[in-house]
Parts: sequence; structure tokens; C-alpha cells
Amino acid sequence: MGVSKENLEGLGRNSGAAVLILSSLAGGEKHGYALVKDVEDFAGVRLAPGTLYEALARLEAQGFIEALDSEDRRRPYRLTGAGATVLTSYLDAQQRVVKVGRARLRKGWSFL
Amino acid sequence: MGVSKENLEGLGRNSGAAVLILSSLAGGEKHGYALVKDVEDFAGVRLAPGTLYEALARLEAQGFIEALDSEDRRRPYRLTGAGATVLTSYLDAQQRVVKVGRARLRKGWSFL
DNA sequence: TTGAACTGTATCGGTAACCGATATAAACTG
DNA sequence: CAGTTTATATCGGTTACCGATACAGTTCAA
Repeated sequence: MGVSKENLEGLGRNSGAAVLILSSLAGGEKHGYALVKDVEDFAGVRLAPGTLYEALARLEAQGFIEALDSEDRRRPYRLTGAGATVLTSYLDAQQRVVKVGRARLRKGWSFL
Repeated sequence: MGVSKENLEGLGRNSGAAVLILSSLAGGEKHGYALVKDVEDFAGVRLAPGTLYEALARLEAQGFIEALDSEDRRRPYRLTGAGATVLTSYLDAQQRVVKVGRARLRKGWSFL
């Protein structure tokens, strides 16, 4: 039957746009539009333009990403060292939650 | 040096209260206060009371958890089948993000 | 034996993050 | 040369989250 998609609608807002963006940029510098596509691919989540550019501005102000200059109309961004550090922390924290959640589901909901 | 705590402040709001609550309840029925303690233990996140009771009401309305009746002043909740299903989906999605993020960090930021 | 600390639920005003529509325009595609 | 895709940006509205506050029962040590 497959889990995804339908079940991914129901738990409120998206949340975690920052982690998605940082994870995307961890794969190399990208401009906004490419980033949205990438996130859609690996996370199955489409970031709304408002969400994207707001989060981008926030992350840049925090020093977690930096804007690169380009010839054309694209505005690429790059992950900074601080960004990589903070992303590592967040991924570790998320991993702990996933681990605990799954373990608990296994004993008690294994019939699913 | 150790990653945790300090780095976990910086990326905006907490986000994902619902997943934390569902993960907690996957371990057995709990009332709000016990749930906050549990989440604090396994996720290192302290849910604010406002966040908690709002999320609880939302999740109940959605049928992902159900309120149990009790003798004393505590109001315990239990994860429903639908809740377990939706939690599974979300944990799977989070796991994918963690996996991709970490893989990308490894090639390119391995010196961290 | 009282008062401090902890347990426990609940509400409310404020804010930050997110959403979707809209605008604009260049580039590519048939 | 019309339509789709690429690309950035803004703005009004909504929602989830936060923290203060309130209230009350329980536990426990001074």
C-alpha cells in the first residue's frame, strides 16, 4: 500500500523549512528555485515562495548561509560553516526523535 | 566537543510539536505533564504549556489521539490507530531528510 | 505546620513561521 | 508566437508556537 503522501497531510504546518533548506544547500550551492525542486525531490515537500525567501533571508541574517553573486538573474546561496554545524545538531536531534518514535511504535503497533 | 544544546537554539521556532507528542504517546498513554517530561527526556525540548494543550486539542479533533477518563485531576491521552499511521509517515519523511542531510554533510563538510 | 517545590491543567495575548495569491519577466519549447 | 518553465519577490492572512499568568492539589523538609 505504501505510506507516503496522503498521510503527510494532516499534521498542521510544514515546519522545518530551515532544516530542509540547509540540507539542500549541504549538497552544494543553489539558487532558490533549484532549491525548491531539490527539496521536493528528497523530502516530498513543496516550499511556498513566501516560506522560501523569508527563510532564506533569516538564515542569511543568522550567518548560516551566504549569498553568492552571479552573472544572470539567479541568486545562489552557499552553506556556511556555522550553518553546517547547526544543521548537524538539528539532524542529530531529529534522528533521536525518529529512533525513539519508531522503537515505540514497534512494540505496541507492530500490527500496522 | 559535543554537539548538542547550544546549537539547538538558532533555527527559529521549535516546530514539530505534534510529532513529539505522538512519539511520546506511542510509548503508552500519558497525561500532559508526564508527556512534557518525557519529550524533554527523549528530545531535549521543553514544550510550552500553550503549545502542549493547543496541540493536544488539535490532535484529538483530528482523531490522532483520544482522551481517556480518569479518577484524579490528570487528563491522560492515548494514541489512536490513525495517529500511529500518521506518525509512521512523518517519521519516515523525517528519516529521509536526516539521511540525505547527513550524507551531503559527509561529502563536503567531513572536517567538522 | 507552613511554606516551598513540584505536579497538573488551562487560558490568553503576542509573535514568528508559514502559506498562497499575485506580480514580473526572461528563457525555452512546440 | 503562444504556452510552459524558470526565476525572484512581496504582501495579506493564518496558524502554530511561546511565555506569562492563574489556579489548585500534593509532597516533603525545616
